[in-house]
Amino acid sequence: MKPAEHMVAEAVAETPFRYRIPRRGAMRVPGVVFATRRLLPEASGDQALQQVADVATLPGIVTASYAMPDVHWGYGFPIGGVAATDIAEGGVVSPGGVGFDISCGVRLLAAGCDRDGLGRRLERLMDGLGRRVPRGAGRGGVWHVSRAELAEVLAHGARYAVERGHGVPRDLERCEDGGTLPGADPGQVGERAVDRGLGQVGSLGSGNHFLEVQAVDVVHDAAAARAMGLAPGQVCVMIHCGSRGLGHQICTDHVRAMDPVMPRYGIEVPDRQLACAPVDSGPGRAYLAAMAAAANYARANRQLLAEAARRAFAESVGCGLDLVYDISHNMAKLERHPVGEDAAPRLLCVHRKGATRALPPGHPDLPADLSAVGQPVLIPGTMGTASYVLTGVADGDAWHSTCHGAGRVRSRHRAAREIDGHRLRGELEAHGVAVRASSWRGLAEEAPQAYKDVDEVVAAAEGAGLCRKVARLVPLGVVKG
DNA sequence: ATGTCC
Repeated sequence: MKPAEHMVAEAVAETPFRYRIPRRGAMRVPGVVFATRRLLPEASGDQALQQVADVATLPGIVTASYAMPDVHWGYGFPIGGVAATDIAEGGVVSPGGVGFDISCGVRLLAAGCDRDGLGRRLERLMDGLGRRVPRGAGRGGVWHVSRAELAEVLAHGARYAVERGHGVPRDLERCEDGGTLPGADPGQVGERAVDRGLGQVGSLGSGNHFLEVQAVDVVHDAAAARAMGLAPGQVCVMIHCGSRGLGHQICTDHVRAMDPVMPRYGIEVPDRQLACAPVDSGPGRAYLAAMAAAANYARANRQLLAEAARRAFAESVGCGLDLVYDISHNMAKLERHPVGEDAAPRLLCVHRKGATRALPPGHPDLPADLSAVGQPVLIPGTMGTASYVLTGVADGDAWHSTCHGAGRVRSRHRAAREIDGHRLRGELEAHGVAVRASSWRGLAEEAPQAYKDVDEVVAAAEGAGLCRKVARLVPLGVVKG
């Protein structure tokens, strides 16, 4: 198979919310980008569309290489990319299709108070959260585990954290996969990854990760919001973080393992960052077992941070926090879906990188009390702007996936050069958003000006028929990594 | 995203 390096990817409008990159060269399927003209990456400055085309060359890919409205350039795969491969047809798994921050995701908790009831206690609450939430690059976590305990975290995720008293059993009903992604093998996690993971359980990290105190600003779907436990004006906590240095090291290790053995499986890719192996192969199975372990680590991480937030709320506000949902947006999952004209579902490896699973109403994996409304889809906005709760729809495209956030449009470097962190903090505080940051540069890198407009991204995702809006949330205070 | 280069 000839690499696709000479192609220039061009997107052709099919509808106002759907663009097509026609199949050519080594592409096995077309590219499909769900976006408006305005949200489409510029072919000149951003390689994201070429990356959508490159992903379409992967062995076993079915139907299309998809991109969500927040798509932008990433490592190998675009961020905002969705690709499914047919395992029985030699379909591959690619670490670049998951990303370095394996199982980066979002957890939303609903507080037993509303924004008016919070009032002047917000500053005291933010101080408590600022003390209790470890954050910043390289920083340690709230739960220091032994090697034996870490192996349990890797195997059982949030379920193990709850068994050890860090949370309540109901939390697990509101986690993707009940808090434990099956198939994790701590034995496939390298020593270095283990060393990095030991001290970071219960820590935010840096970049666009945050813990925000938010309030429900608009309810778009009253019945769905009610079923999720959300009401107008209600205070919420949103936690956005991932698998820290452990997931990063696992990605690095498995890309290195796959890169030299691709010829053994007859695989040629147009970009080395698309290193991959058949799901049904030694390196493929090893990666998926390690990836699942990192996914469990990320869930336990968010579980511990939720407990830290509960203590801060109990202390400063005197109210509880109920888990609404916990969902990842950087994962590869084995799922059964009908493909093309065939009615019989096929077992697929669905890569979602900067894309969120969006199960429709009635799906068997949903908890009983959410079955009628569908899976909560949690969309973290850019710092200081809105976030969203969405839900899956019955005829959802792209293997029931939607967007994951705003999507970066200005590089970290450029944002840090052009924006002053001190001044940005002043602007946020002037808009009524309390800020507890870890570094001025980090704050500047995550300025709203560096991202697409999350309202526009969500409107495009809904317009494209990928999801429905349930509620819009606005920040009252942000604890920033 | 990331002990922002082993």
